[in-house]
This record gives sequence, structure tokens and C-alpha cells, in this order.
Amino acid sequence: MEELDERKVKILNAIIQNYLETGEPVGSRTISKSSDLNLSSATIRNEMSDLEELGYIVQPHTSAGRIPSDKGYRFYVDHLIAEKDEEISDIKDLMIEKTEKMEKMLKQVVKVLANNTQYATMISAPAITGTKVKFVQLSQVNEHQILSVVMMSGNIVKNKLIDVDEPLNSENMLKLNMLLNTNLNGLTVSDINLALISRMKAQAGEFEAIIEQVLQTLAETIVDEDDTEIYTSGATNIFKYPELADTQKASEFISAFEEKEELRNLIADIETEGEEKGTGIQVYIGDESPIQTMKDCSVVTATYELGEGVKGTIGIIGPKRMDYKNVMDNLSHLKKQLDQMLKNNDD
Amino acid sequence: MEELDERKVKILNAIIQNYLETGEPVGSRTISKSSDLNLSSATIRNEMSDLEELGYIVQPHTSAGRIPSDKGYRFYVDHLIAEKDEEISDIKDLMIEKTEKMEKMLKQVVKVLANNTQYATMISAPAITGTKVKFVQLSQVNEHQILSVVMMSGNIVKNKLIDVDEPLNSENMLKLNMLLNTNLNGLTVSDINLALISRMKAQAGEFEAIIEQVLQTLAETIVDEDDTEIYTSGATNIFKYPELADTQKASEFISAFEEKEELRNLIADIETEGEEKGTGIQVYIGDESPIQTMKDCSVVTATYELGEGVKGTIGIIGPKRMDYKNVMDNLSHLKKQLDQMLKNNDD
DNA sequence: TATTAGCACTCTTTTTTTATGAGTGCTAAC
DNA sequence: GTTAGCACTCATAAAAAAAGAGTGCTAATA
Repeated sequence: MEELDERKVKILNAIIQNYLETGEPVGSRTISKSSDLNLSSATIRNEMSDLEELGYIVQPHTSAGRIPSDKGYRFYVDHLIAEKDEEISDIKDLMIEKTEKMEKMLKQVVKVLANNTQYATMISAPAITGTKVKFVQLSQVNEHQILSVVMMSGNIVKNKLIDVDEPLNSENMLKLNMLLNTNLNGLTVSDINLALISRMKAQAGEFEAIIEQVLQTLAETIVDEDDTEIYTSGATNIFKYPELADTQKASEFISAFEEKEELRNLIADIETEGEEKGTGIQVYIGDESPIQTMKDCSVVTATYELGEGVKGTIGIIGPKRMDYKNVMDNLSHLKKQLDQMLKNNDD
Repeated sequence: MEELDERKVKILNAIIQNYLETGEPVGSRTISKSSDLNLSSATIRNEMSDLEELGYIVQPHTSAGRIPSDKGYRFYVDHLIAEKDEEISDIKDLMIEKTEKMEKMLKQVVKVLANNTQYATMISAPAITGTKVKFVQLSQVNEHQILSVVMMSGNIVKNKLIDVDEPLNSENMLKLNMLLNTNLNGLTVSDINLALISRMKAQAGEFEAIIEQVLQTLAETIVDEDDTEIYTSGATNIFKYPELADTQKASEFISAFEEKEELRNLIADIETEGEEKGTGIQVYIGDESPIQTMKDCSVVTATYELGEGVKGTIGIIGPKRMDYKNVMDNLSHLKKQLDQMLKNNDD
């Protein structure tokens, strides 16, 4: 970073700051007047010319002011935000009502977050992979159906109806339940291997078929959960930012939010990436984002934990000129809240 | 309807037909050329003037062609569509994979429907109110938690964790389960009155508190389900219809779809209304719709049944000039499929 | 009496032209 | 190294002009 002397940094910061607020290309005269270094617009012009050559800012067209490039934003996020850190950021407390329903809670979180930031938001339900079986129970519902209830760590409960030819008597049912619980308790899905399966089947004797179905249900549950549930909110906030609001682009963007397929990819990608300064927060600026549809946006994400390695992801998507400071503060605050809340919840 | 002679009807039909296709105001010359009654544009003009006076068509501005008014559309839907009924409508079969997960199935349905019609679609999960308790089971998960599983008709399963101070022995657990099942089986939630509750508590003796919690859970479940789950798809299809595509309106529209609050109101409203010609399908044209946000749209809905009076609603929302025939055919087809599929599913 | 050709008029939409103004780059002076 | 000054560029806004679609009305026609 030796290429930028202090004055250039100040000017760059001023440009970005100004652009974040107005969304308009900023000219030399504006900087000359606003910033504390008393320089004429001509001088600023020279410096800006340099900054452009170095790739930190761009000119939308010949006779316009400058706007930050992706590289410029990146510099801002990496070096300039910290400087303002002493400012007390007054995040309204997120007011998450503690409801026992995870789903409801998550829906509420994205909504509040979208409202707070005025960007589009998403949150993924914690992935089930890696959670452990806590409890299994089969019960006879009627002549031909058995209900299997599986509870995983994190108190995630899954139900499945199993069809049977004839009812089990209660003694056998008890046996099966014992068998399932003793064998599966504490295991993650990947722990359930072929050896275990055949052992269990052997133990089950004539009820082998039922065991098979329960295990299959378990497997399906996981596969099911492979398309992790994702909750979104505020997709239409995009219309608030003219640079993203043209019909074509906005339509694609909102569709992506509706389909959620791409968001899923995004989340998958996140796990492989690094984070900003150990805050648990990641920032993707423009092209850095893995999602094609969001090349003109910035994406800020955080992961929250539900204990035992079960993770979910929160994301905020907005224009490149988003208020990074505010967004990052909001996220890390929320992350803390969630981590804590969920840790308490789990036993 | 004596006010319209045969020729006027033909002309009105031609105008609407043409407008449905093009979305442009249609002029006298177009009709003169396209329709089979050989009349000069001047004659058509006179007739159109009459039709306008009668309120079936409107002129967007002085020197433009005519477009159908709400009254015109209404006439079209009520009288003109039937005439084309002999046409074989080639609805692609909806290819709903039978999955045991209601949720997945519904998501798939709206998606396919949106794709088929190119309009915005929604479907509400069948409301739980009115369903009967089929099966209740409490199980000890660990020292301090009991899992209550309630299965309602339609195979809807609800789980809830109940905290207890100390574990129940298995004998007591068995008793409680018996108590719950014998008392609640086959009842709808509204059947569970105070008399029953106190009787059950009396029978439960020292475990009164647990009964209380189970019942409360049941009540909560219902209340929860009061904000019925609604799945949507294709909201961005709205951009395909220029008359709805302006940023401001589209944004509101899509927001309404995202929030789902208004859709919920819509569904609530539907139950009070009549339907078209005994098809189980309802059409709201423009102002007829109960939702403010959709004054410029038409809404076509159908209800499907899950047996035992449990109903859900499917809706298609598009421009007033939507292809009513196609939409209605699609809906009634889908309705049949769903009715059948779900009836099979439920015991 | 019902239909039609003809034409003036209206109003939107499109295209063209003409400002306006913000901002730059460069030169020459300080 | 900094700055005033000025010509030049380019997007945007405003105004003007042209084109077209469609109507309503009148007068002629079958």
C-alpha cells in the first residue's frame, strides 16, 4: 500500500464518503470545499488523476466526477472504516422476541434487519448436517401407519409417516425404540455407516424393513435439508438505489431472491472464504461476489452458530455504495445476539 | 343484458380479444379488418361509441383506440369465455411429484403454475382450524424435557418441547398418553372446551400441569397457524406487463407478495364470496379485488380441499388483460389434481 | 334507414434541435 | 508544488418539430 501517501488517502476517503451519501459522481470542486486539507480544485484534480491511474476510482464518462472502483471500495473497507471505529454506532436493539419456533424467529430477524438497513437481507436456517441424533421415537398411529419422530441437537424435530402392512404390538414397538435409541443416540448422520446399519437390521429381526425406513428417512431428512431453508426480506429495497433500479436488473435480482437457488450457492461459497479482521464478517464487493446476478452489488455476510458446529448464515445485499460501517456493525451485533440466544436454547 | 345486440357483442368480443393479445388500445380500423362481420371502420366507430356509452369500453385519451373497462372484462368472463369452451385447452400436465412433504409439494405447485401462466401465483397451506386430532404422544427426551407430538387429520404433525422439573416414570407417561388420546381423539380444536379441560386435569392428578401445557401447545399451534403459511412464485412476472411495470407500482406489488400480509387478507375475503358458474373458481377484476395494491390487476382464485372441510386457496394474479380462459382452465385442472391427490393421502 | 367515404382535428409518441451545466485537462502564472 | 483560467467534452434537460393513429362529424350512397 506504499503507493498511497497520506494526502491521497484523505482524498480517496473523502470521495468515497461523499459518494456513499449522494450516489452521484463527485467532482474535484466538491472535495476542495468539503475536506479539511485546504487545496484548490486544480490540485485535487491532479491527485484524482493519479488515483484513477492507480485504479481506486473511475470516471463514468469523460466529463463527470469520479466514483470509487471495486478496488477503491475494498481499500475503504479494509483500511478506512477502522479509523471511524471510535464513533458510537447507535444500533437500535433488534428486539427479537424469543419464540420457541426457530422459523418464526428467523423470519423476524431478516425483516427487522431489512428495515434497519434498508437493504435486501437473507438468513439461512442452521444446516442440519453435523448435528447429532438426540432422540428417536416410533409410535403406532393406526393400523397401517407408524409415526417416526427424530430429534436432533439444536432441538430440530423431524417427523415421517411410515406405512406398514400390519400393526406392531407394543412389546415389539418398545424393542424397536430401544434399539434405535441405543444405536443412534449421539451420532451424526455421517456416523451412520453400512456396518452399523447391517448390525441394526440384524438386531431388528423381522422388523428389518422398518429400521430400513427409519434410517432412510433420516438420510432423506438430511438430503432434504440440503436445500437449506432460506428466509429473505426487503428485496424491493433495491428500488431505492437508482443504479440498481432498472427494470431488467431489478427483476433478475428479485427473482434470484425469490428462487433462492443462487443464495444457496452463495452460502455454500462463503464457507470456503476468509473473513474481515476476525470479526466473523465477510464482505464481497461487486465482482468478488460469487453470484453473477449481484455483480453490481456488495454482499456482507456473517455466520452464527447454534453450538456443536451447526451454522447458519446471515447476509445483507445492497448497492456497492452501501453503508458498510453500519451494515457490518449491525451484523456483528446481531451475530452476537443470535449466538447467545441459540446457545441458551440448546439444552 | 338486453342492451347488447348480437353485433355489439361480437365487436366487444373482438376488441377484448385483440386487447388481450396486444395490450394496446384497439381502433375501429383493426376491428373492421379482423372481424368476420364485414363492416367499415366508420360503422364500427359508431358501435364503439355506443359501447363506450354503455360502459363496456373506455378511451385512454381522446384520439386513442378503446380498451375494455372492468365492466367489459366482467362481461367477457361471464358470457364470452364459455363460447370458446369447445376448444381443447392443452394444459401441460402439471407434473407434480408426489412428495410426502406438503410444504415441498405446495412450493412446487406455485412454481409450475407461475411458469405455465407467466403470472404471479400463490397458494395457501390448508388451514389447520377444523382439522381433528388424530394422535397425541408425549415422550421423555431427557431429564427435564418432554416432547409432545400432535398429529392432526391431513397428517399435519406439530411438535413442542415441554420443560418439566423432574422426569415422569414410564408408567405415568403411559397413563398420560392414554388420557390424552382417549379424551382428544377425533376432536377439533373448537371442541376442546373448558368442561373437557377441567375433566382432563382432574383425571391427570399431579400431572395437571403437563396436561395444561399440552393443551396450551395445541391452542398455540392453532393460533400460530392463524397466519397461514403462504407460498408464492413469479412475482417478478409482473414486469412482463408494461401497464404494471412502473417502478413504484411494481415495487409495492412485489412487496405485498413478499410480506404476504395482504395475500392473507385476500384469502380470508375469498371465503365470503361467490364463485363463477359452479366451477369453484372466483375472478376478481380490478376494483373488485379486496386488495388495494392490486386495483390494476385481476385475481383468479380456486380453493382445494384436503377432506374434512380443511381448505387451501390457490391464486393467480396478473394484469386485467390476463388470459382468463387459460388461467381458469389451469386452475380448475390443478384444483382437481390437488383434491384427488390429497384425498388419497389422508388415510 | 343503415352504411360508408372523406376530412379536419386531437392527442400521443418519436425525433430533432437547442440549451444548460457540471467537470475535466491543460497551460501559464505564482 | 499550487493555483487561476479557459477551452473542450459529454450527459441531461428543455423546447420544438414531425409523424401517426384514431376519432367524430358530415355528406353521399344503397
